[in-house]
Amino acid sequence: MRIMPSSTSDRSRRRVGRPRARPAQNELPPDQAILDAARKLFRSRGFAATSTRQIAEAAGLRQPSLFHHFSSKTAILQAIVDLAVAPELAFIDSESRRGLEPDVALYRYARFVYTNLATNPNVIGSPLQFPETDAGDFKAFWRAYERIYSTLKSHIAAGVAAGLFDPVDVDVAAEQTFALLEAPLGRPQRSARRATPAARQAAVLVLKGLLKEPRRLPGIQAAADAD
Amino acid sequence: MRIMPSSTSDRSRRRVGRPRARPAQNELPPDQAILDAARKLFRSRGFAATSTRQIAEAAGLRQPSLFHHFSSKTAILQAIVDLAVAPELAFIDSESRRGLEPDVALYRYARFVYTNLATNPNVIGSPLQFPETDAGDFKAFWRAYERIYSTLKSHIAAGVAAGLFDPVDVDVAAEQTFALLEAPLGRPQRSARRATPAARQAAVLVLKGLLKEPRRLPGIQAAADAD
DNA sequence: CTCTATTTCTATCAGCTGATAGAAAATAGT
DNA sequence: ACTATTTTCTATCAGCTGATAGAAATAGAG
Repeated sequence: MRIMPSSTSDRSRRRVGRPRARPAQNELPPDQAILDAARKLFRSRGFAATSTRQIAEAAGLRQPSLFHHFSSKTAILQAIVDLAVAPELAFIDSESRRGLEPDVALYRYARFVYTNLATNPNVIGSPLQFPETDAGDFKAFWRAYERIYSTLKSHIAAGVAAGLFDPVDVDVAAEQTFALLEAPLGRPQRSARRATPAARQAAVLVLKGLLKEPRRLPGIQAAADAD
Repeated sequence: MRIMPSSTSDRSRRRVGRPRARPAQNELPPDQAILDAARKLFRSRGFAATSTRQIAEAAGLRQPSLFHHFSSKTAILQAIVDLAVAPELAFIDSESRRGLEPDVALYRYARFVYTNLATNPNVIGSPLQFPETDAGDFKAFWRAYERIYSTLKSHIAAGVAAGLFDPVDVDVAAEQTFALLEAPLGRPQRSARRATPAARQAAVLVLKGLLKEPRRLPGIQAAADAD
């Protein structure tokens, strides 16, 4: 994939290059405007059903101009999905250095992932239902996704092994828990304001569903909030 | 939408009409073969990314011949999604005449819906992520979907009102529970053999997560199985 | 054997798709 | 003032899309 110019955060100055046919009402750098437009369209119509002309119009330029910023339509999708998983990867990295108990770790994980899926504009749907991410360009994304998913599985497995959770089938429980956390997908993006209590409720549902002794939940919540 | 010939269940007899260019190795009636092929392609590649030529090839005939059985590509999708929700509608109808307690009703609902989504080949993905179902032809489908969803919501609301469940936000709980039950989507279709214990585990997770007194679960399961 | 109905075929179409080529129009550096 | 660089434009393309028109090839009824 070719190297593309990076967005300069320089704003309000008249930009280099030929002016647009219809001047931008949006002061975002062009590549950001394109990602912004593409996100919304991919989310509402899907990738395959969105044309580059639709993206260009929403971004305020002509269709061939897209290809000055992204080498292909697929490259736009790739940029978006990479941004979608980035916060979760960072979270997992920072959590791994904490050494939390499985129940507390799972509570924090559930709350964070749900919130990211509800509020991160780059989240455009379940990757499992984006078949166009098969291509080789998405290997890094899939590695990230796999890491996020296996982190959930290991939290559940650790909780079961420690006797904190019911002796469930770990693979099935991870699948179902992850699906629950993906509830915000398909729904319109939420404000952080509304997402927070819903994320807490999701984490509670998951923990209560798995815990051998649900009375321990308040203690887990306290430990999760303590920092 | 035009009226299309219905599938005769007459088999093994040589069929009326011009023979195929490449004779069928599949003894299904043509419309069933088309639906069969389309289901698999829609599930793996999505609707927009699947061409009528791909469907035709998989079904064993030429692309224009599809339109003798279905008036449009969209009509194929419509037939599939209608078949996807039919079992759930029938279940809801039969359950409504039972007058079960909210907790038992929710357990049975969760188990059934999960199983249908895991085993019904007509389930090709979350309708929320099939933007092409916006069109007017899908009104009946969306009415059905709405009914299925609101049934879940009323089970949860009734349980909360009766003091059986925690005082959760009903809308949020319904959203999250429904997402959990949609876990089988995106994953390859499961055999009934494997789906049954997973469905039970999903129902347990939901009930334990909501119940004020999780110890009541075995009693609920017994009542749900009694018939 | 002829007529009709049915099913599938071949041939074809207009419209849209993602992408390329190369000119045009601006700024920045000297 | 000139040149280089950047960004966007217009013009265009080959390929695929869903769909239509009309001929061809079968079975069945009389």
